[in-house]
Amino acid sequence: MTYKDDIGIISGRYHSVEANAENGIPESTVLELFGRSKSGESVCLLVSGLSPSFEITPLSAWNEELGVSDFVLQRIKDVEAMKDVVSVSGPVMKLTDLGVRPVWSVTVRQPFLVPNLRKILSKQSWQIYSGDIPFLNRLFLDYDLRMHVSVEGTVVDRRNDSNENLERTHAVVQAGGSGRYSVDVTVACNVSQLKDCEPFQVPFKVFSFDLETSIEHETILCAAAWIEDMGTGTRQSYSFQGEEASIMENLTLIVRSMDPDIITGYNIDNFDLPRMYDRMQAQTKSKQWRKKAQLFGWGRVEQSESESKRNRSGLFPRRQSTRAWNVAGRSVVDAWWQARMALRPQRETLSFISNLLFPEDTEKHKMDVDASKMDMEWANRPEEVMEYCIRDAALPLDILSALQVIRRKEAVAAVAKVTFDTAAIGSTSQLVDSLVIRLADSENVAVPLTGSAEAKEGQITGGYVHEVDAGLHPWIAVLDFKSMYPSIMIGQNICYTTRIDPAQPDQPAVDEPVYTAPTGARFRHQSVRKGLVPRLLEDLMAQRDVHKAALKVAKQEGNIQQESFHDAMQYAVKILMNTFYGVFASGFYRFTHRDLGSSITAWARHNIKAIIAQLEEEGHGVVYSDTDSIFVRSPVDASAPSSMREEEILAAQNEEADAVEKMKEWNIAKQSMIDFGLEIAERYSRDSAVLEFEKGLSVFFSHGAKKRYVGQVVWPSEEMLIRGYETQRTDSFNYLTSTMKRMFSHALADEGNELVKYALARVQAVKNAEIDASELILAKSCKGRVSSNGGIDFTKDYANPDSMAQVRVAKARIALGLGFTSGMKVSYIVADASQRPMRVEPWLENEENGGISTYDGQFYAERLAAALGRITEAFGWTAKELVSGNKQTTLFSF
DNA sequence: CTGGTGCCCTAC
DNA sequence: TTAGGTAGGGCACCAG
Repeated sequence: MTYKDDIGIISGRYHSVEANAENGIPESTVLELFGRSKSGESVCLLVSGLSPSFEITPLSAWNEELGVSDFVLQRIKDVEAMKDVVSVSGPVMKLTDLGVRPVWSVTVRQPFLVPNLRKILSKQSWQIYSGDIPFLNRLFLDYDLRMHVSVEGTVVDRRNDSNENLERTHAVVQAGGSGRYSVDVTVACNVSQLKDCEPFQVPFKVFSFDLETSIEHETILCAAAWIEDMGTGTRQSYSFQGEEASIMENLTLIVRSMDPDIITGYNIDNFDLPRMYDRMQAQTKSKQWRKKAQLFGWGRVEQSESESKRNRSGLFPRRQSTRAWNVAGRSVVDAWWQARMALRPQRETLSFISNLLFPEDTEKHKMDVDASKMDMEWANRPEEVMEYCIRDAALPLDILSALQVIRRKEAVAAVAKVTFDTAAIGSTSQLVDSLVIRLADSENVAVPLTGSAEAKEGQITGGYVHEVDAGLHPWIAVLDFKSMYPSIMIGQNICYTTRIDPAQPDQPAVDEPVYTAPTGARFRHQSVRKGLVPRLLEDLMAQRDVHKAALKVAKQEGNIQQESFHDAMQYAVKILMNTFYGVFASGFYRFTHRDLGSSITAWARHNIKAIIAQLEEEGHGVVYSDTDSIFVRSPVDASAPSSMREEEILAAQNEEADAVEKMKEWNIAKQSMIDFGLEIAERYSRDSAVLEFEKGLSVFFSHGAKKRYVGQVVWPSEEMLIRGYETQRTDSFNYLTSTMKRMFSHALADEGNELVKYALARVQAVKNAEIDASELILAKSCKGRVSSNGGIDFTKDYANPDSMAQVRVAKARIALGLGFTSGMKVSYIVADASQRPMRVEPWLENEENGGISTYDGQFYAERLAAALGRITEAFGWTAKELVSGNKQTTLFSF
């Protein structure tokens, strides 16, 4: 029976099929792609017809005139005769780091043999290319596929087919599968039957779960799970209690029968999944794979012994790296990690995040069970605990939905042309690899191994940051280079393939145009050789424009689904474009050279400094600049007002003559700033370096430190813009940030007296301990590694762990039996800063007043004053004076 | 009290 | 073993 549909690929792996002389089956490698079809079925595609290979070139000197020597040809024959090598083809002339050279392609029996062959051949003076690309990726690269594919194939197996005489099992094995897959339909096809298809929103199924565990015995007390169908928008809940083994078996039954594509939960990476794994081990002996499979066999594969032994993409979820989990056919997306990345919350508990995202929905984050006393709670009121567990299993679905996590990952996968799983948990270099290698292959550019580039010595110089003039500055136009680093890469044709290596014989002709970076590094002109990366970036820029245009249309038509689709796509393109520079400036990427990163930043500094100099020469003061932005004083009449006090705005509305006049002048000044900003942007834009008038500020304030400023934006929208200051920091405390925010309002309205008065009052209040402790919670992230005895080792991450407040707090939390995972934020209150190190108490979310008895008012007053003092100093008050409450009368006061 | 170091978090 | 970058402010700690 033929099968035809469009499919969203979640992840994949390969299966090595041994030759079978009796059945006439030759040795082959079959790819297993797991995903969900447009019609909603879960699918496993068995793709045949692709063989593993890599490329080689002799390291010896190459002379184009002499061609390939007999000696080299003999050596190629020797390679062909090697065990595990199937064939050698070529040569093809490819651009390598040694210039253009003949490159042979070596086809091998199985992908897992490549690393060893690679090692042997490089010892025999062969240079290796394309030798470290995961076999699955070859499919996507060679056939220009991405997450969304159209397939035509043959149905091999369906979930509900009877398998009485193992005929379905045999059919799957015959098609190159490793056993009956736990999916709706298994389809066999040849690579040629896969086609790229337009991205569509896959009707994913998402599984979210939560465990409640005994602190005393580490056992699982109960569990809850939800399955969401993104196609229909429906959800279903499940809950289990009783024997630990039965809870785990039931969860596994849900996973296998409901067959989700994505597994989520809150902090499952560091808690629920490791706990399930540990409990599986505790419940079974090492050989009992059947029982293990019943407990935690979540992979989309057969519950067989060989699947249970796989280390990657197998039956059991496993930690692939320090962060990511991996299981056959599904993708693990932790809602905690996603929320943390997207929201940068001050605290990271589920209730805090829920409060942040769903403030109106108090039901969602009511704290009714004390998780730190779970054994007691479970004994006394299991029903409430169960209810709490069910709710906590549902919230991750709400979080992923509110943050649009899944659709955004899907868009990244579509743009970077990778699987969903790679977009969700892969590194940024994998995204860039996907696009660059594709183009390199089609342009006959050899793909070097990761780590083959010379190590980068020290750091490269980064962006230029202009000194800030302290104080208030009226009418500032903010100009910004549009996608500065990508534009430079395009404009100067910067690429691994265009760099002119002074050590290589292939030098440009005397009259050949080249780009010379301020560092002296040279790059070919695009008329001679257009770089791969500049071409990719141009293509991405064009793609973004397409999606932005479509987004606009969808908005006008009120098509919400199209709107969110194109928004996710244009955002994904933006993210990807900005990723390029970072990867190329890193020390270990396969297509990098230290000259690439340093040339980009050198040009950036050169460009921005040139514009600053020209503006200053024209008499326009540049107040600040950071990397790609310029804050320039507009030529507005010095007497024009820059701020309107609230009462003046009211008065103007009441048509009081003076106020109306002032408002008129203010509006004239604003218009003149806008005209100025637009004019400067136009005049300083070049082909590839587009300067945009981004914002107009009526007032700009800084106390004189780089990367810290405030502005009153009046164009294109009205808002207060704050950068760098404590209000932006998640390791500050609420009382400080709210105070500072209000002070900024006063500062921008030129209300110096009110500002100082307010600062004084707030400092005095905390000094007198009149402030609620919940306003004074400090939070910092804390690292640490789980050591073999199960404890946390802080010494690997900290030179002197106990001198760090967050470590002391983490230790106190652990002692209380509260969860701790590396990288999490811990909250605390300073109880006594007079001792060294200061005494801190953990803030306990579910206890009355955080479980805090007292706080050090003097400490908070001083720390608040230190931060506020930097602002008030511009208005004549120092931090010390804020704490003491009065200005020191000195000899010079009068 | 000062200056150096380690660390966190931010801007771009 | 594992993989985007640099610039910068500011706090706590600690030695001298």
